[in-house]
Amino acid sequence: MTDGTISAADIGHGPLYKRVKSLLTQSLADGEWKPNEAIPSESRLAERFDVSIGTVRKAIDELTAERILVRQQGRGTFVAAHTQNRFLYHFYHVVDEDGIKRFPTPELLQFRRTRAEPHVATRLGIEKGARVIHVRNLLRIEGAPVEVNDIYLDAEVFEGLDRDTFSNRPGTIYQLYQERFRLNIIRTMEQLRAVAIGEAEAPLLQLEQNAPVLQVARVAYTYHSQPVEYRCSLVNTTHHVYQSDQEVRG
Amino acid sequence: MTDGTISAADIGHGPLYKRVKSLLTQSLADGEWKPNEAIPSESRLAERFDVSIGTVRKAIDELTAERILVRQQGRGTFVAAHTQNRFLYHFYHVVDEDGIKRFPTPELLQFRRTRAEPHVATRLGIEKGARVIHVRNLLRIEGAPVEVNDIYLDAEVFEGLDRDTFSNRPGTIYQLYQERFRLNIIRTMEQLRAVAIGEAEAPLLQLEQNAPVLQVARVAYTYHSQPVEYRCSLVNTTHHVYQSDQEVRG
DNA sequence: AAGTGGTCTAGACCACCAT
DNA sequence: TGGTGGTCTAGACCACTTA
Repeated sequence: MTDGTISAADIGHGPLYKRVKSLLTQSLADGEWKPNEAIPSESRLAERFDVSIGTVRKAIDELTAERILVRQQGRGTFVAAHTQNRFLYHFYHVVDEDGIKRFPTPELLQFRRTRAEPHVATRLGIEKGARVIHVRNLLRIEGAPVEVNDIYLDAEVFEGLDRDTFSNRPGTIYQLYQERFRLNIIRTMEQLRAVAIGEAEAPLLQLEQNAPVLQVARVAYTYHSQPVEYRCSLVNTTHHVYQSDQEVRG
Repeated sequence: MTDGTISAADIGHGPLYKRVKSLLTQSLADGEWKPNEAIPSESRLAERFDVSIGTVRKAIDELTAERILVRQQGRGTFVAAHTQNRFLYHFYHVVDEDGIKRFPTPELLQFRRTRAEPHVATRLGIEKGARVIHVRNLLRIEGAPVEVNDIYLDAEVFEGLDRDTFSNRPGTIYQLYQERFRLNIIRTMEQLRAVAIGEAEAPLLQLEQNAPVLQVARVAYTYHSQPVEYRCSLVNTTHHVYQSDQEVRG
């Protein structure tokens, strides 16, 4: 290294393309390129990291497979942004009985600041009793209420978030996280069980008390598997189902 | 083409590697290479299809991403076979409250031949009233009954399958499909809802009648998205959850 | 026309496994 | 030691977008 460039070969270990990938991920986490922006072209990145273009391509291949980047032939490679369609496709699994996925309309029921109970703290990776924001939403599909969700956010991370921002937003919640707080959700983990609905929630979903509903506990992660949101939902599966596909590609 | 080789360039359209991929998939579907067998080396396949080794690699890359093939450095590339671990990892989503996945022990409750009801026929892509095999199993985890499942199979496809074969098998059900019927399950689609358990099933899961249980309706597919099995399960989620991960790679 | 990603090739070398 | 997959390179050409 006699010139001023940073070579990917100089740092870390393992395959070169993995090192390039982690340099790219780091730049993304640092906000060097923002959602919907193009990253530099493959040839520029090859120069910057002092590797061949094929090696850059292999790193980008993996990042696109993880849906962190999106390629567009002739235009460039872009940082994946949360759109309604992306949300629907990757993070929303409720479909109606015909198998059709429709975009739900949210209604803000509650916005408050509180302290993290143990199960919330565990999932968010914060201290028990730490300040959190709790939001409750009702989701309707074609007018019918199908889901209540309770969202928990680390108040330190989401400093300044208020009720108005939440209720008057144009797109999805993950778009809000991205645009206001630079937190790009790239992965979720969900745990499902069947429970009897309580008296507080039953009327919201127009169900009898103790009716069976699907409980979905979701943790959403950003880069480096850092938890960002914990969400616990109750879904009325009388006329809707939760759909899960395994290995669809090809 | 003056010699006797078959060139991938001679048939179909689109990228070469996609054509190579579909030639490979066809050979797999035809049973040219059986589960656990090695397919020819990349250089041999390159000769056979008259393409460069890089093009073969790209085709195999996609097939390994879909978990249809498995590479082993220094040994070769193998047709993915169903093993207990693969089943656990890709097709079984029930974990206990600590998040630990344990292998369930099946007990055969019923094995009978019947006619396909409409919802079964639809999912299996066969005629209503066609002959089907219906199997009911009880799954226990560490002794506790957690899941009842009703499996429906096209009797024409599973010609000769009998109760004994089903109950005295060593591995998973998908291993049985693979070894006896050459049907390799490579993809599943599941639909989940919460339902009240009926009086017939409640005692099996040691629950009160009308207790909420998770209903999982799964269709399992082989190559070319051909449906092979329809399975409807009821899961006691009192001490277990259904876990779903999105985008884990990297 | 210039720039981007997409495909395909050919060859080198490495890491790993069997013998 | 020879064969396998794994990585990396360099270059050619194609398809698509933008100006």
